[in-house]
Amino acid sequence: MANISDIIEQYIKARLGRSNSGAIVFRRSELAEKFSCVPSQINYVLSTRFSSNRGYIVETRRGGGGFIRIIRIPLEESEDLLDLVYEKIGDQIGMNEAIGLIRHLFEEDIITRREAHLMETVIEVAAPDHGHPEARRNRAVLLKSMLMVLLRHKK
Amino acid sequence: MANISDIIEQYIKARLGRSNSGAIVFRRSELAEKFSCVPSQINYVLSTRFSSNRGYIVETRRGGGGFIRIIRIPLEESEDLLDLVYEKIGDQIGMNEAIGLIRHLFEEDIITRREAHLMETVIEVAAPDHGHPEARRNRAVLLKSMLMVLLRHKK
DNA sequence: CTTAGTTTGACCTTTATTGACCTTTACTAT
DNA sequence: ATAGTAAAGGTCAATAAAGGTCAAACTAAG
Repeated sequence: MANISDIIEQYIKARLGRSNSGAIVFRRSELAEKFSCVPSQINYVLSTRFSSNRGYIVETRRGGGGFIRIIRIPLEESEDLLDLVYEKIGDQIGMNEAIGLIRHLFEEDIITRREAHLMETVIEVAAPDHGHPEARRNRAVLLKSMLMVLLRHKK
Repeated sequence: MANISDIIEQYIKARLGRSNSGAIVFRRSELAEKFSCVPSQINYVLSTRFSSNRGYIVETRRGGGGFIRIIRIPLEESEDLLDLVYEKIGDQIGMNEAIGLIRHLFEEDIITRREAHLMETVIEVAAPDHGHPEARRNRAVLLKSMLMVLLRHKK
């Protein structure tokens, strides 16, 4: 909410949205200055919100003329998508990762909002988080079954 | 009947009523302070009065800038439909009846084809037919949770 | 007297912020 | 070419700032 990390996240996403190329470049120190925070705060935001898991690539360069470049990688709708997602899930997956993946697919417009809600609910009801490795495996099986249906049948 | 939980419930509902977005956000600690109770009392109210069964979604975030967000899910289809379907399911349901119900909702154009496939798959994977009464009950819980989402969210 | 619902508090987990110290790269003056 | 220095960005651990959990104690209705 009123935390700086969220504000920086929004700022970066807004800039990415305005960019035609889907990429932006800036200096870490400038951004830190703009939001009156320490430079390492920027790294925190990058690692928690712009991970490759969430569909971004971050490139940086140190030294004089250094910079940070953030590139948004659109999830293309293709045959590979199912493989990609399957690989990401593997034979077990945590609650947060599962929810994160579902949200990502929704943001990329590959599944509808109702489908996303439906899947989240199913996972919470049928494979709740009890820390048991059993639950992680069940969750993976369930999620893969569901995505098999959705990614194979055109919207 | 003037217990704190009821008062907090009313307060939250009043705020939800005033909100045009149908959602409100607050800090757990602030609310607790406002009603002079321990913070965990808020969790109690949320879990007993704002469950998804009652048509709410509660999202939270811990850590700095943490918050609790409550969203009221408007009923899209008629309330009767939800009641009807709930009654039909009851505390337990067989495989064939469950599949039949799902198909019926699809034919009535209340859920999409993808949603129907998705639900069938979920039921087959998470509550397969083994003749155990346990399975019949799990299936009912799962199916009701799923329909709660779909019958409450606009297509 | 029993049961369901409520209230409390001790302890836990997650997320964010900050700062000291480290590494890499570019530029400049020998 | 090269050493030195300035100008970036990177890492990591300590601390702060939330919210979550769970069980014990309490209360009210039957």
